[in-house]
Amino acid sequence: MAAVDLATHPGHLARRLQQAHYLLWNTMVSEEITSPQFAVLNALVAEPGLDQRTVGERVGLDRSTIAEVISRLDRRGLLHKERDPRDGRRFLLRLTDEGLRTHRKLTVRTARMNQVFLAPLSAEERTVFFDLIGRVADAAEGLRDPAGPLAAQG
Amino acid sequence: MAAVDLATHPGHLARRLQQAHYLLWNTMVSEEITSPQFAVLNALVAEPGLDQRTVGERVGLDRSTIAEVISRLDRRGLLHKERDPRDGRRFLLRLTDEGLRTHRKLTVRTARMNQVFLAPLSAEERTVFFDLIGRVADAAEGLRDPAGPLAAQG
DNA sequence: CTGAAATACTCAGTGCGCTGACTATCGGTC
DNA sequence: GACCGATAGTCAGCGCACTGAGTATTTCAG
Repeated sequence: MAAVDLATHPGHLARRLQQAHYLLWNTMVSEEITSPQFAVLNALVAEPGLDQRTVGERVGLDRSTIAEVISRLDRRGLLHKERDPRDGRRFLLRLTDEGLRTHRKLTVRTARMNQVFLAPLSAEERTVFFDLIGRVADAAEGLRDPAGPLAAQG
Repeated sequence: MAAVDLATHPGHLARRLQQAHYLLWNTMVSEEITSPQFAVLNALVAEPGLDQRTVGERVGLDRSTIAEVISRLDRRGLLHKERDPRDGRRFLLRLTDEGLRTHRKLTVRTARMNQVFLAPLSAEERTVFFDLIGRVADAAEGLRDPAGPLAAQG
């Protein structure tokens, strides 16, 4: 009976939340374009001509993952990559017309899905929900690398 | 400028939260055993002899995913599968001594990690955090299948 | 007792997400 | 102007997570 209650484990809650969202997205928004792919489209609507690394930074994905997501969007013809003439290492990314149309369409559906997803919460609770999750995520993202935390063993 | 603010998109927040947790887990808890794997160990500490499907239900994983997680734990010698003599379709799962030891060790580290992860929140805020996320996840998990939601297109 | 539905599990395919090792380019120093 | 470190991107490998299709076993209707 040394078992623990997972309902007080933020990691487990986060995973369940993300999973539930994934399923709802699939039924209410798109079976083709995923939520991370939409995040990338959105970043490029806000700032056309970003390079891969910076897009990854904006949406919170590492270099490998962002490369795969972008290559899928590229294959679907939603964006195109172009070598930066001023820095041969970079690719500059821009949405195609099709990419812009897709973003517009999904923006509408996403708003609708969020209403359903957040239905259990009152307006005030939603604000708190965003605030609390945002603070925890921000803090944890700022925790990267500092001197081997596995040090304090037990 | 039709771009959207992802900080008010629960799916995006959930993904960031989960990612940040994943990284912290890796540094503070274990590089070998993942958070979902720990959830499975925990479920089997609470209820030894469960079958795969039920474990999946307890921790919120589908049949395919739970099968992979369990086969990894099996390969590591943390649990063993045994055909249910009363129902040849099922495998009954039990932790090995090694599995029990691992669960005990990780329970301690996980508690420590959760303190760090939740550090930005006060005690009251943590309660609210668990409550809000739990309610949204519960509700969304209860939304499965009901008559094709993609129907209401826009 | 036999055939059909239900159930537990497996397998192939796709996508997200990370690390570590590698290549190519750039930028600065000597 | 040649090296050296930093940076952008690729690739292989592992793990989580889902769907859809397929196998084996059980259960229930007749």
